[in-house]
Amino acid sequence: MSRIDDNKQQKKDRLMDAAFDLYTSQGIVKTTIDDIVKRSGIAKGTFYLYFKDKYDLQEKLIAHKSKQIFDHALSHSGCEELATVEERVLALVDDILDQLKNEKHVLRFIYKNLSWGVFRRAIDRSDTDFLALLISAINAPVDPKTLEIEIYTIFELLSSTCYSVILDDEPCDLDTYMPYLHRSIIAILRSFE
Amino acid sequence: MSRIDDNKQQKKDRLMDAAFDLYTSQGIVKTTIDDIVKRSGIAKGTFYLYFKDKYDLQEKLIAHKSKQIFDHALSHSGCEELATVEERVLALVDDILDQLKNEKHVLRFIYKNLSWGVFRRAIDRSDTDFLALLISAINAPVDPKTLEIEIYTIFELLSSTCYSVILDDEPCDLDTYMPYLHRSIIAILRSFE
Amino acid sequence: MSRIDDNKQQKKDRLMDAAFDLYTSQGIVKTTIDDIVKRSGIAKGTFYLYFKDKYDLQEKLIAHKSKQIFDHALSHSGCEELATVEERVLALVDDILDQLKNEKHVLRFIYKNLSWGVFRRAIDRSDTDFLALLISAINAPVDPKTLEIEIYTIFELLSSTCYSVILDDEPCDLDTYMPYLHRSIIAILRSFE
Amino acid sequence: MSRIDDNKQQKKDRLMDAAFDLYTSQGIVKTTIDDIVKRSGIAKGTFYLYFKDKYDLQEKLIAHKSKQIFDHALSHSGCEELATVEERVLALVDDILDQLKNEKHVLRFIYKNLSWGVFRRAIDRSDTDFLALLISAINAPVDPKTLEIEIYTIFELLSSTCYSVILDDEPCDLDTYMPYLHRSIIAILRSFE
DNA sequence: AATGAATGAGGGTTCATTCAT
DNA sequence: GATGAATGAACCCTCATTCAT
Repeated sequence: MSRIDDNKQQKKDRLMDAAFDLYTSQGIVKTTIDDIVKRSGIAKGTFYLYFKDKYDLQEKLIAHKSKQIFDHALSHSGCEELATVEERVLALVDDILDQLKNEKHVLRFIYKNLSWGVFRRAIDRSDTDFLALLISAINAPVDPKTLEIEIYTIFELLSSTCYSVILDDEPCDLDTYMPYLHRSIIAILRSFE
Repeated sequence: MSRIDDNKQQKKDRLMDAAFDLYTSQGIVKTTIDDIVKRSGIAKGTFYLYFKDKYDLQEKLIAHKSKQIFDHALSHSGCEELATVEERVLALVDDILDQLKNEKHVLRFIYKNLSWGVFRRAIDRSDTDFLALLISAINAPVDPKTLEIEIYTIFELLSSTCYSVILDDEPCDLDTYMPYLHRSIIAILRSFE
Repeated sequence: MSRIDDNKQQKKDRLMDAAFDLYTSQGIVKTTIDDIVKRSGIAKGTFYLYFKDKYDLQEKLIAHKSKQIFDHALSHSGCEELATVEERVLALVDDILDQLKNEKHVLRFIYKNLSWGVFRRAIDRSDTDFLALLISAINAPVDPKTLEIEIYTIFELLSSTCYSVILDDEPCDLDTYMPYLHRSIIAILRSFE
Repeated sequence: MSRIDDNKQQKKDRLMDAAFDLYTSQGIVKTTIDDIVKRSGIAKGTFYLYFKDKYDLQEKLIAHKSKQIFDHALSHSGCEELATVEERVLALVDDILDQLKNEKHVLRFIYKNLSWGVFRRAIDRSDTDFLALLISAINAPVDPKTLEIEIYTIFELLSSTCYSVILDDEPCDLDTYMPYLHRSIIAILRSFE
C-alpha cells in the first residue's frame, strides 16, 4: 500500500517539477501537456490522473512555491529572536527578498498569479496556517483583523514593487530600492499603530 | 485620403473594442482571433493587416486603457488646484480607485498585465509623457529620480492592494480599506521627505 | 465451489445491469468500459474476465432481454387456453406490445440491434428453443418452415411498426394504431392459409 | 460567387461520397474523420466547416440515400400506368426490393438507421414531398391520414422483412419470400378497405 | 480471481495563417 | 484593401488494455 502511494506521490512530484521548469522557462501558454509528460518521462494519460489540465497544475504549483517561501522566511529569518515588531517584519521581508532575488524565475512565476485570495486558499488547505504563524511571528499588539490588513498591505507592497525592481531594475536596482522600501514599510507599520 | 484613413482607424477600433470585451469576459487564453473578428464583423484576413497576433493587440489595449485611466485622473481629480503634495496625490489615488471600482473588468484586465516596464514603454511611445505630467502634477520639491521611485512605490501599492480588495473584498471591502490605504500612502510620502 | 460460482455470476450480473442502464440512457457508443465498471463497483480488470469488449456484452444483453420478452409473452399472455390460431397470435402480440409500451428503453435498445439472425442465434444458444415454443404455442396446421416464415413476417411487422409508434407517436399513437395492426396481422395470417 | 459556391458543394459531396464508402465497408463506429478526409483528399479542418461530426454526416447521408430510393421507385416502377391500387403498390415495392437487392450495402446502411420520424424529417426538409407523391401515386380512395398509416405499415413490413432475407437469406432467400410478401401486402391493403 | 494504476496510440477538435478572388 | 474558405500542424483528451500486486 505504502509502496503504491509512494509511487503515486513520486509521479505527481515529477510532473510538478517538470512543469515548473517549463512554465518558468517558456511560459505557461507555450507549454503543452506533451512537453510536461515528455520532460518528466511519464505517460500522457497519467497526467490526467493527477491534474485536470495545465492550469490546475499551475495553481497547485503557485500555492506550493508560495508556501515554501513563507515557510523559509519564518524558519530562517531569525525573526523570533528579535525584539521589536519593526525588526521582525523587516527580517521577514529581507529573507523573502533574498529568496526572490536569487530565484528570479520563482518570482516571475508566482507574482503575476498570486492574489491574496489564492494565497488564503492555499493556506486554508495546507496543514499549517501561515497567516496565524505570521501574525504570531510579528506579534504586534493589535487585533487580528487589523493585523491581517496590515500584513496584506505590507506584503502586497513588497511583492508588487520587487517585481519590476528585481526582474527589470525598474525604476532602479534592488540595492538602490531597499532603503526606500524599508522606510516605506516602517512608515506603514507606524501608521497602523 | 483622410476618408480612407478614417476607415482604417475605425476598423482598428472595432477590433480593439471587440477584443477588449472578449478578453475581459472570457480571458485572453480562451479568446481566439476568430472570436474577435466575428464579434467586430470584420473579415479574418483584415485582422492581420492591423495586428501581428492577439498578444500584440493585448499590449496595445493595456497601454491604451492605462493611459485613459491616468488621463482621467490628471484632468478630473482636481489635483491641480490643491495646495499640498499629499492632497494632490490622494486626489489622484481616489480618482483612480473610483474608476477601477466602477469598471472592475478594466481592473482585472490591466492589473495582471501591467508592470512598470510596460507602463513606461507605453508612456514612451505615447505623444504625452504621463510620468512628466504626474511629476509636475504632484509637484513635490525632490529630485526627479527620487520622485519617480516615490510614485512607483505609491502606485504599485495602490494597484496591487486594490486588486483583491475591489474584486474579492479580500482581506476586507474597499470602504473598510480606504482609511488604511490613505494613511499608508501619507506615511510613505512623509518617509520620502 | 457453488459459493464461488455464485459470486462470479453475481459479478457478471452487476456488470450487465450497469451496462444496460448506461447503454439505454446514453447509447453504447458513448458508454465506456470505465463507466460500466464504475457504476457496478467492480474493478476494471475484472470486466475482461467476463466479456471481450463492450460489444460482446451488448450482444449478450440483447439476447437476454429478447428472451425475457418472449418468455413473458408465452407464460403470461394466456395464449395456451385460447381456441383459434388468430386469438393465440394476437394474445402474444398484445402481451409483447404491452411490455414494450411500458419499457420504452428496452424497445429502443433491442429494436435497432435485433435481427432475425441475432434472434435465431440467441435461441440456438439458449437452453429453451423459443421458436419451437412459439410454433407449438401458435399451433397452426401448416408445415414448420412455412410457419417460421409466417412468424417472421408477423413479428418483423410488429417490432418495426411499434418502434416509431411507441417511441415517437409516428405516424400516430399506439391506441390509434392497434386496430390497424390487429387487422393487418389477421390479414397476413389468413393469407398464409 | 457561383464558382465559390460550386466549389463548396463539391467539397461537401466528396466528403459524403467518401464517408458512404467507408461507413458501408467498415461500419461507422470504426470509421474515423481522418479516414474520411484522407479518402476524399480534403483537409481535416474543412470537414468541420460542413459537418458537426461523423454522426451528423451519417444522418444527412441516410436522408439522401432514402430519397434516392423512393425517387427511383416513383419514376421507374411504371406505377402510374397501372390500373389498380394493388398493382401500383406492388410495382413500387418490387422496384424498391430490386434496388436493395442489388445494393446490399445501401440496405445495410439505411435500414437500421431509418425510422419513420427520420424519413418524415428528411421529406419535410426536401423540396419534394415524397409522402404526397406516394399518396398520389397509390391513389387509393381513402382519407390521407389513414393512407399514411397504410403506407407506413406496408413499408415498415417491406424494409424490416427484406433486411434479413436479402442480407442473410434468413429465414429464407428472397425468391422464396417474394410470394409470401406479395400476399401479405395484398392482404394488408384489403384489410384497410 | 480481483484489483486499479499506468500506459500511449489514436481520435477529435481547434485555430493561426494563407491566398485566390 | 478586404474577404473568408481552406488548410493542416498542433494540441487536447480519451479509453481499451495490460500487468504487477
